[in-house]
Amino acid sequence: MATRNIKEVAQLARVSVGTVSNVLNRPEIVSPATRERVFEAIKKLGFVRNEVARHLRVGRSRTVGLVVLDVSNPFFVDVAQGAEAVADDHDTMVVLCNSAGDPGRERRHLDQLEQQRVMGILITPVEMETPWLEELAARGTPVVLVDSPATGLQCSVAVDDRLGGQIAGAHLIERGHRRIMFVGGPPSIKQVADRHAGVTSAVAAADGAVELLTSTAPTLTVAEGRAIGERVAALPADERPTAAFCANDMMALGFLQAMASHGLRVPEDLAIIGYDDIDFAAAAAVPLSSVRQPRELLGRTAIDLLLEEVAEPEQHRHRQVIFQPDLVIRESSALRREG
Amino acid sequence: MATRNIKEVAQLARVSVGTVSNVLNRPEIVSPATRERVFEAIKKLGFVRNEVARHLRVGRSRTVGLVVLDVSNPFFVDVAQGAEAVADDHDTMVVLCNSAGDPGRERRHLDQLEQQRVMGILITPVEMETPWLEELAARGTPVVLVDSPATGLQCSVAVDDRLGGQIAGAHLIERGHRRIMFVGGPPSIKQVADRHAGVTSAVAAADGAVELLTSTAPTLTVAEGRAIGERVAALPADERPTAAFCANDMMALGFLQAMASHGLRVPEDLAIIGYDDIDFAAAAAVPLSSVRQPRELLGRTAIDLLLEEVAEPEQHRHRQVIFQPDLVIRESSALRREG
DNA sequence: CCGAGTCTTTGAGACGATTCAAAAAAATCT
DNA sequence: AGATTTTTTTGAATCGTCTCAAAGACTCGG
Repeated sequence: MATRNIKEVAQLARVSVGTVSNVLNRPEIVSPATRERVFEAIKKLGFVRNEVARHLRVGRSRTVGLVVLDVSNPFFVDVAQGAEAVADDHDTMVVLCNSAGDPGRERRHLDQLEQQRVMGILITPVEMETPWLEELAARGTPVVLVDSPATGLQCSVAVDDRLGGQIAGAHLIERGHRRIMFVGGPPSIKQVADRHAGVTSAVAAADGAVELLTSTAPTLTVAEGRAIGERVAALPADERPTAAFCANDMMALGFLQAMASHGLRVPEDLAIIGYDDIDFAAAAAVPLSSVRQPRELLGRTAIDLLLEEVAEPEQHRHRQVIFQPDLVIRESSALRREG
Repeated sequence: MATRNIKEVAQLARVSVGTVSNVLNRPEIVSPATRERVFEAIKKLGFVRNEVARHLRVGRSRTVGLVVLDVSNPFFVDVAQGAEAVADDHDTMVVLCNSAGDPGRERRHLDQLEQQRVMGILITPVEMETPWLEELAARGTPVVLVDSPATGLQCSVAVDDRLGGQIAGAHLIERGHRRIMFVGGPPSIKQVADRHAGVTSAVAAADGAVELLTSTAPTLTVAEGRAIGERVAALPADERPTAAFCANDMMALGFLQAMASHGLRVPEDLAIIGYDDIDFAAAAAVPLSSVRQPRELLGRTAIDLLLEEVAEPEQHRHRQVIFQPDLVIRESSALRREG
């Protein structure tokens, strides 16, 4: 009810508001006696500094926004935790926003964050073209793209998704698969497009010996993975692919569930490989092979870049950091008989 | 770089700042011609309203804080999504904070949120005693406890964890288990204590026929579940429990992994039942039985209570909403031979 | 063309903290 | 004690927006 302000504290401590502010921000320049008196007044009144007013005056906030594609995907949670760990050491707060793959939601979150004058924004954009983000950056809110390479106008951290797709494809081909399916999402999402391009190139390298099917879903969720899996399971065995490369682990888990519920064995009837290597991949019905990304590191690096830009806006040069994915082989893509 | 303010807009549109403010907040009272002129100026300058200043003046923010025990537990993510869905309809932002079970982190998040003068706070407290929260509420920030019943001084939403524990225990006993282990976390966490109390009462109802072992871990994570699982798997078969009731699904998944890696079959050698029924439970190596909670509904209801309190602070009566859990039986606790 | 109503627009305070030049007080030196 | 330096404290201006009483600009009937 009664929120006290600095003035009331000053009154009670019989000092000026300037002094109270000093006690709060630079206690060492205030004489011990006065300082003590002010602290007492603060405690007695239950005064809590109004960060909003402070921010208005000082001009910069200690909050960064992190807008992700899907909070229910543990991959993004891990990225967020990486970012938060670094933010913690810098007395900074990370607010996590979920665009849920919807450009409208993404836009609304960005507007809100800009209105709040956050220190900066980390974002996994829904779409490849990001004119809004560039305008936003031009207006003064630093932006770092996460898991998505930038055009050069901003910083970015990403993992080489093309390489990831290639690794996954090469692995399946090496295991003897000749009919592979890419279980993907909307090609408008850069990650999906790149992973697809990667597996395509692996298939091309096999010189026509391997066939690649492609399915797309509107979202990269467990439910969509399951739906596609159901359709695949319903195919006659000779039309069915022998391996599926899923655009992420969520889809792979759904796909796997569909196999199980149709009595198809993994990897014998159909091998599966996912992407991200979320913790749940290892705990799946059949432990899931996956292309691993350095999840926490992505988050840490993203916020490092942001903090760097905020600290020295002048001489900051935008950078594109790219990490390499690697392959984690588990049971879902274990060895298959040749031919 | 150049952040424009309302004054610059006013200048360019040749109106007073008051008029610009009116265009922003009550466009209908401004004449169409002027309104148009102002909109043009806004667009031309790329003006973005400073929510910080607005908030300072207006006094209330459109942000609520949600402090959860563990963001990497999908249970809390689902709760958050429920809350966010409602918030969205009220032009309100939810900021998700992770206490990670650490009272210090929790405290720091609360301080930060209070300093930001958020509209209110939804929280799953780390500890049962919540004097801070009561002080916080007394100072004017409404608090709703989530998944934890309140003392009456604030609103709360919760699920009857004692009943949940009882259901789980009764189920295992009915399946013929006579040596059951509770794989728990710190008893200082109310949910853990209640679930334990529940299973204890179920065992008591079996009149001495059933033995209950209890293990505790510092956190409710997959890793801890696995660690306890390792220890259990190492026991000689006749000392080993025949069933484990885990305090949440994360632990259950870890426990299950430990069984698998030691070659113990689930449910034949050891049955497992988890708690929360997160989506990954169904996709586990052995689909996991679990006590289901209405996750999104918890979040929705919590923020509903908060919005209600904010809307009419005077006549608001604190309420304690309690939901019932239910049992989802899957393979991990499937039928076991009698005796 | 006047006066009484409507509509619009204006602009001077808030809101709560920070800053910083300047005043006041205390300490140090002749 | 008086002058000089150092340490503390003061308080007015500022950040960007909203509010609201009051002024100004119209409209319309008589």
